[in-house]
Amino acid sequence: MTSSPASPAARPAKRGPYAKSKQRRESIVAAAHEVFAAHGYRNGSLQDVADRIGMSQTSLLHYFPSKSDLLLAVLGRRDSVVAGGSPPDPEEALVDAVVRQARFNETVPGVIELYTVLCAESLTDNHPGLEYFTARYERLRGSYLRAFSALAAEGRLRPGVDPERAAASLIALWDGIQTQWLMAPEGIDMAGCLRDYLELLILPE
Amino acid sequence: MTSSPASPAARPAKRGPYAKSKQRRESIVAAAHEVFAAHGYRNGSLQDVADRIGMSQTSLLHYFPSKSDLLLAVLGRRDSVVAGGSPPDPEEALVDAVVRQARFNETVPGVIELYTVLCAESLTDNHPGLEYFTARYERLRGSYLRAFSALAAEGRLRPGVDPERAAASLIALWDGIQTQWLMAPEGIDMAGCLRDYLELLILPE
DNA sequence: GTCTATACGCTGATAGAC
DNA sequence: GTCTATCAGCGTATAGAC
Repeated sequence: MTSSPASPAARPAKRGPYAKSKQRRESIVAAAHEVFAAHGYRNGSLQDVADRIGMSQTSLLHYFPSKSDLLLAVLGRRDSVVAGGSPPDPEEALVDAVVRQARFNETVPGVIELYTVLCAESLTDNHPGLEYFTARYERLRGSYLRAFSALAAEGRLRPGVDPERAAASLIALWDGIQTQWLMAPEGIDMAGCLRDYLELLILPE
Repeated sequence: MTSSPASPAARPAKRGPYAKSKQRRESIVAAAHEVFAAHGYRNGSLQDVADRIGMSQTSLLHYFPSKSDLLLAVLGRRDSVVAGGSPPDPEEALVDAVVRQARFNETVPGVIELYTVLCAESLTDNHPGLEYFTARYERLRGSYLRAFSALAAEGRLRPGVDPERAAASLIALWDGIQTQWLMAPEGIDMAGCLRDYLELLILPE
């Protein structure tokens, strides 16, 4: 790993060039996001990424030593995925939070496409994205498990509902409805389906 | 195209060679199924398919003029996907039929992987499988819409449930839970999640 | 029908000049 | 940091001998 950037003495030039390099990296990641979403990881080419930002393919490899490194960088920037940039409100009702996020996602179809395409592709071969997606699912299931457990403690979960299976099912429904929405955006009501499901699970206060 | 095999006079050898050719085609499709499930369509190679049945890649193209033709042949054989070979029973309860199919699917993970991987991949580029999957979703949604509508007519659908969204949601949940199951077969109860969902929707008789 | 040979393009990655 | 040049490999598909 690199040394701490907060080392007290001897900074060469105010880290002036680093800022430019950082912008460069971000534009590469943004272009790679588009390419991987449109063509997948394996079929997306570094040349295509480089062309989009007017850079040679070899220069691109100066910033990311290999194609898989670039993929992990694309998957790692989860900032733009969170709805509206507004901070997560722990008091917001689960239904409202999910519906709000689903509505926001409709405005960034490229993000939905990226995750839908790469998640399934990561099941093939020894795909460099598999670890990311398995970890992501585990984390998400844990997160919703806690939310459902809290509701159950308040007696607000419909009797007979298993919080563990409900957590996996909510994520599954969300993923699956995104796939159908990508194929027929007009005919599928993503937020409606998610709201319906959660209102079946959760009893009114 | 070839001339009609039912031409009255002068059949050379009782259509002997055709049977062998049919077997050959089936073994190719079976091998392609494995390859596309394991590597995806774009990353799966004809050479890999040919190697699995001890055939040259060019001979393979004698049976299927192009790679996309082979893909459509793989997607087209839907026989082995239906549970147990038992005929569909129109009187069987929806819950039972879904659970039974889900349980059967666990025994053929290669089929699940094929459809999960190729469905998402078909969202990229101008993938030759897109038409197949969009048509499949439309057909499935129509099928479950009819089932839910019939239940609603009997007053057995929970009040407030929309049959249209429920149909899309059931398929979405099924797809999504298969993805999670492929990543963590031990931790995910596919049939249980589907049963839970349908028992929330459908009132006991 | 099956093969060898091959055309032709694109891939990710490396070496080294500037 | 950015480039040109290049490598070594694999992809589908075609041509033509047998």
